[in-house]
Amino acid sequence: MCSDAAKVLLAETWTEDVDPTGWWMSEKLDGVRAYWNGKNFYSRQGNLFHVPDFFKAALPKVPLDGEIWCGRGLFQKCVSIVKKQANKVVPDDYKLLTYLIFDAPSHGGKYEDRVKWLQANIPQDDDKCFATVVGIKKCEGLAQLKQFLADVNKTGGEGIMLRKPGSLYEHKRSTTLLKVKTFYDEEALIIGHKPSKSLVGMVGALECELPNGKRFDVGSGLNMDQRRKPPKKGSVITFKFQELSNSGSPRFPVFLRVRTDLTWNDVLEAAKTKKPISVTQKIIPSTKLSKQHSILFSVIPSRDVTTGKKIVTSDDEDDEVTTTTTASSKTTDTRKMCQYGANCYRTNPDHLKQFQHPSSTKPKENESKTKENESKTKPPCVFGNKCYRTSSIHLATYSHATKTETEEEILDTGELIESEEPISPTTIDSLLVKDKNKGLKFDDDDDDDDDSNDKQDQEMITRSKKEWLNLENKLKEQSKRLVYLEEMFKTTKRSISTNNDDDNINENNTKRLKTD
DNA sequence: TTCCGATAGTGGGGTCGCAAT
DNA sequence: ATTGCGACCC
DNA sequence: CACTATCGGAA
Repeated sequence: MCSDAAKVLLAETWTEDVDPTGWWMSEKLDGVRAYWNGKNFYSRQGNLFHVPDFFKAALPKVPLDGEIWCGRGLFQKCVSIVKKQANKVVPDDYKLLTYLIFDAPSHGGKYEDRVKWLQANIPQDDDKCFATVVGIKKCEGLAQLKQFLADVNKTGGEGIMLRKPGSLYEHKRSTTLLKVKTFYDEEALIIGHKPSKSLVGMVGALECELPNGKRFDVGSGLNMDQRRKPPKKGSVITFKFQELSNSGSPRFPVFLRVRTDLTWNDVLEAAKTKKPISVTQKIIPSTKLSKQHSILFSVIPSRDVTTGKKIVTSDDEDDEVTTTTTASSKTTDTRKMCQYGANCYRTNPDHLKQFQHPSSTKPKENESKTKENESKTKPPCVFGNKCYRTSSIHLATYSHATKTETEEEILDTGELIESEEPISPTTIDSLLVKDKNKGLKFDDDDDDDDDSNDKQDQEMITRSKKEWLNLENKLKEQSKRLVYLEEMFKTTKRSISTNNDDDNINENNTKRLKTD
């Protein structure tokens, strides 16, 4: 136990009324929060993480705050590694992880000074160091924030964190740290009610079903009144969620409202015809952004799985894939946007009046082409339609068409749809848009090889083992594609130094950390 | 007066670990 | 060897 | 994690 760990800085949710100009942006890393007390790692609840020595070796003997991270879309893997008890730890697993440091809790200075201290004291170039300082960039305005959010979404990131300039480290939830995340809206069918565990006679959660048949529960977002008189079985609701899990369940599902204007058949019908991915992106502001920055946040712990060494490839070419789709609406307020966005099938004047439909904007032309290309170049899975994998990352990467894809592909939604289960193109599509695996690129050759090996051994390997290998492969592939520490570090440095004028930052340069 | 911050309490998906089966 | 559940992670 | 419902003090 460590009580200090329970007092880390926590984020508030960003809202439109906060001008992000001047704030520091960084990618929100979907990993496990870890407090380093100078000797060991602790969770937010103060529990000790049983981390192998090599993972801690290069860290300073002072408190640090950061995220143990496994890579985008690999949160569960990260949890699996980190939650193992001392006697069951697999040291090699930690070679897949990186401690991404974003603060120094005991340094009394302002944020900029703390970051400088980190950059000066975390051995970035040491190949034995499994930690690095999180890269930040100063936000130039709302438009840029949204652009970065779109970029991060595209690469499968979770969102953006905003740090107020000049702020101190507070050991509590604070508005000096804001999270910016994208959620999706979808419709679901109410198929039952789950009683509350403690509120007698009230519903705890709504049992729901997606158009593809996937079942899940929604409990958050209901007020007391709604828990008393929940939506009837058979009715349609709108809910929001952040992403789909590997098994296709919505993560962080939240009830929004009942759709009295829709029957489930309407939704199912819409699911058949709804266009795929290239939906709206109200994320990108009207003001045209001049130049696309290289994706600042595309950082990943690129470590060779076997050697554990850092991989610092700098193939940054494909930063031009920019405008993918970020089919979502910041589910916040302003109920103006129709959930279906540009793909709304409805023609009812009332509806059209009530909701916005960004259909007019059509940068899609380009996009659908891109999509098509992608789907065409998507290598077939060696297992074809017998593939046992259900991981969306896999489905998004390989085609599984039995027939030499013809009409199937016509759907051209193709890219992400190859599923064998009964599916609803619409929903599934739009759901998968934000799938964390989406932005990933894979090296065809290597991957094919790997899969071949898989195939050879498949008789002898248990399913879970195979899945694990699959995960490993994903990691390798990710690593090859993404820039790591150096990029981050450079960017951070640059950003900070350019900021010198405003804040008198040279005041605390020599400040030392208090030892705990 | 309204608004904001802090608490307590409701719920989700998913993992580990342990007791009961 | 399975199952169910609580305590965690988010 | 996201959220609802309170309460007391700040604005």
